[in-house]
Amino acid sequence: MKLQQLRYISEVVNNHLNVSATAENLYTSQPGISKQVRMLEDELGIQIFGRSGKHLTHVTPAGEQVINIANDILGKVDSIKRVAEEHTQPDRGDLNIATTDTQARYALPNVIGTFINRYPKVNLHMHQGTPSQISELAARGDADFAIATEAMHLYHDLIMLPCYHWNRSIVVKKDHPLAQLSNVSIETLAQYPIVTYVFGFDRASEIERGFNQAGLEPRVVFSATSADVLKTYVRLGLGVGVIASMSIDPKIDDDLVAIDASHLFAYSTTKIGFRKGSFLRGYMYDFIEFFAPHLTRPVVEQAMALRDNTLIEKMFATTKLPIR
Amino acid sequence: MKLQQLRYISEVVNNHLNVSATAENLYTSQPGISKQVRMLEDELGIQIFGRSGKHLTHVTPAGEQVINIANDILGKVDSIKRVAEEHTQPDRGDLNIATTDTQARYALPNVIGTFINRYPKVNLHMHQGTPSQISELAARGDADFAIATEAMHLYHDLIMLPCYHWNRSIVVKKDHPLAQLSNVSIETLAQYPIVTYVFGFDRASEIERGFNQAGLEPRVVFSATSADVLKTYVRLGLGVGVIASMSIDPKIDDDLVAIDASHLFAYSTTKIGFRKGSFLRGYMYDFIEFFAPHLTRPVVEQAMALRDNTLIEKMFATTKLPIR
DNA sequence: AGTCGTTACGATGCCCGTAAGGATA
DNA sequence: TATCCTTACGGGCATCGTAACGACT
Repeated sequence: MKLQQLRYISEVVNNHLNVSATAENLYTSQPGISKQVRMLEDELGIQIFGRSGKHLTHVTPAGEQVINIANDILGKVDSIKRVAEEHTQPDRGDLNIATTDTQARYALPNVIGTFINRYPKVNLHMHQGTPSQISELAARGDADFAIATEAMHLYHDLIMLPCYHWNRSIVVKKDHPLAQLSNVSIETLAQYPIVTYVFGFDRASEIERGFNQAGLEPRVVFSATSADVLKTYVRLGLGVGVIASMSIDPKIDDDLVAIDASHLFAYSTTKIGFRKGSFLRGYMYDFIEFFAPHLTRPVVEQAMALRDNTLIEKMFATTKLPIR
Repeated sequence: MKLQQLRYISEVVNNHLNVSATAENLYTSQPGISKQVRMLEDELGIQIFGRSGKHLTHVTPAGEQVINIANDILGKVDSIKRVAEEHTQPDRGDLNIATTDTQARYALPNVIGTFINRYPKVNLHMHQGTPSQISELAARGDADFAIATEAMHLYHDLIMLPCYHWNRSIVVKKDHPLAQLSNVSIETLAQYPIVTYVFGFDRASEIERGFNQAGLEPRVVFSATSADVLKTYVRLGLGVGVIASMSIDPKIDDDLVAIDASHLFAYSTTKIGFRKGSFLRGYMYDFIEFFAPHLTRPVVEQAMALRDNTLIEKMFATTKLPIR
């Protein structure tokens, strides 16, 4: 058994069982992968992939287990490399952050400013995507951190730590009827077409629930992943915006009116996550702490030891998180 | 980085930094290991081993971390092999049990009888040793299970599951003064020379504590690791035996008198343990259940998920264990 | 002086890449 | 028909083992 063989089977799965595509991504030849996969299967005496003729069709049950362990191993191989880097060049390295547009645009800039100031030699890479893409990036090790709010069920392979709570605001143009009200009821809001996040980003959670609890159904006429896009369409008069309060910039958005909606929708919690069992560089601990000051290194290490998000939630049950 | 390189550094540590000895154990040449170790160090850019001239003297701090992760990886490589074997030959394989003489002699025979009857094709290997040897065998993966009572602090890398409680008995020859008493006090017992387990086996825990709580100090004139040896010396009149109640066989020991001592010494708990993160074969789950019927596969899997012996103790806090 | 790790060197064997073959959708 | 995996073959390279060297205890 060789590490490359494990890498190959893992990547073949990541490439939807397409060996040719895998070969291209790994900058190697396709027969090489094919042969190594077969050799591993021969050595283990089991099929990892099911085949119909010469096409890989599915992963066998045994293959599933093998691949899970292989991914653990590959993660730990990365950890070894990180340990070495930590000792050779403590303030140098890469930091890959996967997050949503909203976080990248409104929550992170200050943090990143502080970070690159402290660690100018660390290369920072931001990956934007849907919650499921974010989860996958982090789970595969392509991203060091996942920062996200929704769809926590996607993050089984990750340690997720709560960072802060945030609420939503209603956003309308200044000449909109709602602009006069300081306190909007859910029933009033339901009378207007809604402009908010796409399903899976924020909808299907607190927004949906807020309406449903009042027996109402929001009429979402437009949805997008980024607050900037949403605000643009609010400006076009397409509807009433329901967006994260932090994504309203008083300077830029002075043509809009924001009405706090924390009484209509329960707060959400943004979390930062990383792969279970992965070694974190010193600057990674610092990044976490810059982002969420209560997550000091000892706290993070304690949570890592729990290894289970249910237990971690309990650990932070009594922690007072900031509200943004 | 190659798996062999990780194997090499791990084994070099296991062989007390003696590369020559490591080479012999691995049936390979000594320069081969030396070179691979160096190549790994070069690739990582760090020293794993400290050297004085050409001798390996110690493990560097970075090396310590690397070796820990390497051991995790090697354990998971074993897991992959086991997964494969589980699918190719479910009722065939090896079972290595590390335990103390007492367990091997009195607690295990029936269990093993049941087991080899159910799994005749599984090769069983028993390893006897001190608690610390047992812990090491299991932690290195040389043994699948550690079965032991004492020195739980040694078992940090293992998942330890409670199996049963047991008490001690006082054992004397029939003509001994104590043989007449049905209820012996700790003060009475303290007047006689004691024959019991060596330090670290059972002493230094409940026996020591039982005396100390009464402000007494036992006078241990002879100690050994096995109850059989202890009984032999009780027969020689060397002293009063204090041994595990289960190690008294009414048939064989009809020349001795056993007096229950559960009121003098708190019960002890025998546990079965295995490496964290290791894949268990189907027959291994069955072995555990044969040994401790309450440890069914779902229960064991639940405990494995906790990964922490403190949490596991809580999990079993309310479980009623058998007393032997 | 003996044990031990490093260096040097030669041979085996593995892995990779190109090219051709055959099956599936 | 186009895509895709497998087989076949040849070149390069890494690994391993033997032998000699140098260093520490």
